[in-house]
Amino acid sequence: MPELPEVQTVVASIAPHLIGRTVRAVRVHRPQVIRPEGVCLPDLLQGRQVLAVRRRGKRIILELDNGRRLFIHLGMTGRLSIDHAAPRPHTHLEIDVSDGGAARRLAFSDPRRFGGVFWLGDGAADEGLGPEPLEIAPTELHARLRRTRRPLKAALLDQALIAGLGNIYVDESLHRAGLHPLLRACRVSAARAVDLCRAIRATLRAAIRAGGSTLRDYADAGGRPGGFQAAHRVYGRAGLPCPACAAPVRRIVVAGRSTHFCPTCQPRRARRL
DNA sequence: GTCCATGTTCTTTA
DNA sequence: CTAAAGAACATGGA
Repeated sequence: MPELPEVQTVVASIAPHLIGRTVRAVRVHRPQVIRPEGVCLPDLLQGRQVLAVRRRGKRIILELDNGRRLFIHLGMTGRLSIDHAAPRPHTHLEIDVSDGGAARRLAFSDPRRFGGVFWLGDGAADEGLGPEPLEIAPTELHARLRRTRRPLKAALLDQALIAGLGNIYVDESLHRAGLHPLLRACRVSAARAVDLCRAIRATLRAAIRAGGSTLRDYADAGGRPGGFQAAHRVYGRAGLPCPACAAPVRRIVVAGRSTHFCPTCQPRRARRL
């Protein structure tokens, strides 16, 4: 469910309900989702004011008034809800906030439990994460791709190389850039890195504007699904015509993940112009 | 019953 | 040694 555009949309949907408010109560229903093991979230959060809610890669970071922070990772099926009428199944954590007047409840649910809540204390929020896709310079992306012989698809999924892309947006970006997913990352030229950088930004911006993609699970904190799935060019469209050239979209497996591309628009060998 | 799923991490293999 | 492929995690939908 959650790649950069979905996480960004969730942040936008929870921030106005949390910023400036103070934590009044914390209920942990399944301690295993809190990491590291053994941290007592109620003790750490009780009475703290939320100063900021940010995104870094796919992490949702909450900054507290004592300089400490935590982040939530949604994994595959994680979801944050504000004041939902019907409590969702697999709700592992609830946080009540108020500013004396208005009160709100933030609930974290996650059936598959690949996500979690990570206490950082005063540690860095971006350990293990590469640059932001919306900010990285093409020269920096090129330099990072040159360091690995992996297929481009696998390299772009690596959060330490670039942080925030997932299976949907890598496929969509590669199609927009006209690059084959199996092309070795180290063989991408500087010129093509510029194309790729531009394609990634355009794809992510359009997806954020549409509120992300909803395939099955994703919704923002108000329960609103995304709309970008209607604009997918290749992801989930195996056998259907490529919107650019009408050739059937092909599905292969790369780095253990289903991978969609157009064999015509994304030739394995660079086309000469 | 089978296969698949928007992610990450640990283990095994080359 | 490093890099990359594969398995594992847990649940639910088609």
